[in-house]
Amino acid sequence: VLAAAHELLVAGGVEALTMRRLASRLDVAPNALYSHVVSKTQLLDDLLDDLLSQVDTPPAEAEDPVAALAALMTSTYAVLTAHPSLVPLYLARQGARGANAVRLGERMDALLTRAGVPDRGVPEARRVLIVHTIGFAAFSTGANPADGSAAPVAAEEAGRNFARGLQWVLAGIVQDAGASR
Amino acid sequence: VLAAAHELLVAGGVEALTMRRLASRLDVAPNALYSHVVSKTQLLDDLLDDLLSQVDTPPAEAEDPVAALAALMTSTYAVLTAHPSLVPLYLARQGARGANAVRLGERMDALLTRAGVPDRGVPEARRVLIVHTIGFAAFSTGANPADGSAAPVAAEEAGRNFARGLQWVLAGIVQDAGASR
DNA sequence: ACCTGAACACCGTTCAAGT
DNA sequence: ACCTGAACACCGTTCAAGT
Repeated sequence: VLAAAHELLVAGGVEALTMRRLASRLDVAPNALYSHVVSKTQLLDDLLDDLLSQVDTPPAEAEDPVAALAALMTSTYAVLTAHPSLVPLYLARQGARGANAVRLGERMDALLTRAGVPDRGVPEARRVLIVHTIGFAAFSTGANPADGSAAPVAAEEAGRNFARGLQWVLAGIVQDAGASR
Repeated sequence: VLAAAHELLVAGGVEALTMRRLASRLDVAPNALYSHVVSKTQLLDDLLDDLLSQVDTPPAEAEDPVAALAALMTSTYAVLTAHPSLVPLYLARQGARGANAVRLGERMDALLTRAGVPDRGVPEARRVLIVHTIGFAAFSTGANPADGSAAPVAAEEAGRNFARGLQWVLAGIVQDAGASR
């Protein structure tokens, strides 16, 4: 069921995923879906958390926690941009809060702590990193650049922008961590 | 017409703004709206660009261009968070591209240039700033925190987070500008 | 447990016609 | 220029009933 929903999504984008179309693709009456899914919202939440399972999560004990954080965010960015049709859904929910999302958040916290960020500053740093990553994924998958330029931004250029901004953010985080030590 | 749409929006959020409800609020048949508006999408675009006119735009010749950039982004953040119902729409379009959006982008570019950012780096820096600002506005207006924590983030804490992350980003931008000089 | 038929309360939008 | 009546092609969801 989730698989069929995902197929519909990649084929036609967010607006193509309706319960009725999903049902017809499964050769079934529209209401039959409600034997497998509690609501469309729930279906979308499941879809989103499923995607997050593809993120490559570095171990919490990585030698270089900052590099591991960069890898984690970059992998998240890659997974999101590889599934452009899901990114708008992500934004609409302001990030998922399924099991995988929680797991990723905890891993980030562990790495931030090992990078020297004091406990008080961990949620803050985590949020800035998440906002940067999801925001940039939205930016690079969107048809319309948000900056008023005429041409859409090329995927690889967006990726480079993401990486550069990520370095800035990480540098700020570790610098603050050093200052408070 | 725009005013009535905005009222509906603040009263009931995004999902309350339907053409039919808007029409009934104006005591008019649903299709009568199409004498004033080309489509619902266009109506939303107009609404979004209208909001951007409220942003406090510092002069391009400000003595301290970095401080002016910080002020511009902070004002944008304030305007967005003051109208939470519009932020999801913003995300769905990945930023508006109306006249006001273009104007703000140009002002940002001028300030970035005066801050010493080389021409090649201007669009990149602009995008990182925009992503950070809109992303954080989404984060703090959203009912669900994206980080898996149980309680929603308090508005003032989100504002502090935004400001801290903004400092990190700006620091990275000026440092790179200095390195390339 | 899983499906169907029928229905409810909605959507955005178009078309022809009226003033 | 602005409005209406009527319609089209959709939505998500529920309810009762069947197997």
